[in-house]
Amino acid sequence: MTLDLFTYRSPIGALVLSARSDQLVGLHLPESDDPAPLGTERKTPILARAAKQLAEYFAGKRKTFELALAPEGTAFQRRVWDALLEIPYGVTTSYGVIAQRIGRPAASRAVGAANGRNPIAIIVPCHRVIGANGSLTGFGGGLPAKTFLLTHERALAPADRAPAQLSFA
Amino acid sequence: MTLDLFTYRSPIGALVLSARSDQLVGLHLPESDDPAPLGTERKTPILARAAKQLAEYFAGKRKTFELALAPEGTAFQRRVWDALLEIPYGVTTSYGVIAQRIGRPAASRAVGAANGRNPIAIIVPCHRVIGANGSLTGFGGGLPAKTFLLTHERALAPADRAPAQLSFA
DNA sequence: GCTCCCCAGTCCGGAAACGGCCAGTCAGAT
DNA sequence: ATCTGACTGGCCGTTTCCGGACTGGGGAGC
Repeated sequence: MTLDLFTYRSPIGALVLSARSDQLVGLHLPESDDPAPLGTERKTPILARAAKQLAEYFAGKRKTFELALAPEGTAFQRRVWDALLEIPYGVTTSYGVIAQRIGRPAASRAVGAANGRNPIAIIVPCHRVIGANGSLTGFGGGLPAKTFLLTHERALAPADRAPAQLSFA
Repeated sequence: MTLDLFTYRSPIGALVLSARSDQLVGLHLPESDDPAPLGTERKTPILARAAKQLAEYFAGKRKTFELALAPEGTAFQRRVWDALLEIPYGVTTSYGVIAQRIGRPAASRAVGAANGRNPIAIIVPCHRVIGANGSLTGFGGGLPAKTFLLTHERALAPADRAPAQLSFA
């Protein structure tokens, strides 16, 4: 199956969206360590919708994405990424909390690793996970991008969630 | 849980039997590379039975063992050891055949490795596995011991199994 | 032809190393 | 007292590397 690509220019740089047929499989950040995906540049419907929703997100008009996602990874990684999708806009949590969430209370470190392999950045909000002590501790697309996303979300999040950390039990 | 030990003097040297509660977990050959197990010398019922059956085996009066075995190893290793238990007395087979037997046709080399880690020699008959071309190719307790066991078994095996190699489909 | 030996290829499982962690400790500095 | 910051040891899924109780084929010798 071929890989369709479309590049969207965002405030944090050129985001390379990738899709297989009608499902989104990747969002590549410019500062990422791993190389940009290879495929044929083609603005398929799913890619067009993703780009549109990203534009709305960066404009502050969208807080949740509605897209068919198909990240590829191990069973454990997919469980982690699924858990990430449930972190609300503007909220942060810790690796340990995610670990508990997926039923592996001691796997916080493995959660960090899976987080780092998140193939669909931003849309699968790995940036909302920070250290238990509040430190940012890492981001595939560079810490500045992580900071940008968090401050951007925090500025627009409901006021009652002002404190950065939440366990969202 | 403590480890009980009992040493049985056989024609191929002192065999150190080890057991946990009422299950046999090891049979250590004198020539083995890894060190003899540590524990308390104590002739528990399971160890007594094992020694008795070994005596019968070396006397040529016993062709199958009836003992509760609990070899400790990975899932793969246990599958290999289980397969070894099904090789009949006096018969030899190859690593590749065992590999097929456990559903991993290309894992013949890995079978060799697992074979080498067999913790309960003789009783789990790893000595009945030889190279696909008939060569002995190795034995934790030394090749002479392997030869002894095979010739001993062959001498007493039913005549219709005279040819050394059998695929025992 | 047929054996026997040697060799390189290949393929696995196992062990060790590696993080986007976290809690506990212990110095120092405030 | 309180707060950092550095350090430690344990955790856990993944990745990487490694080494071998293999095998099949080729070549030399018979």
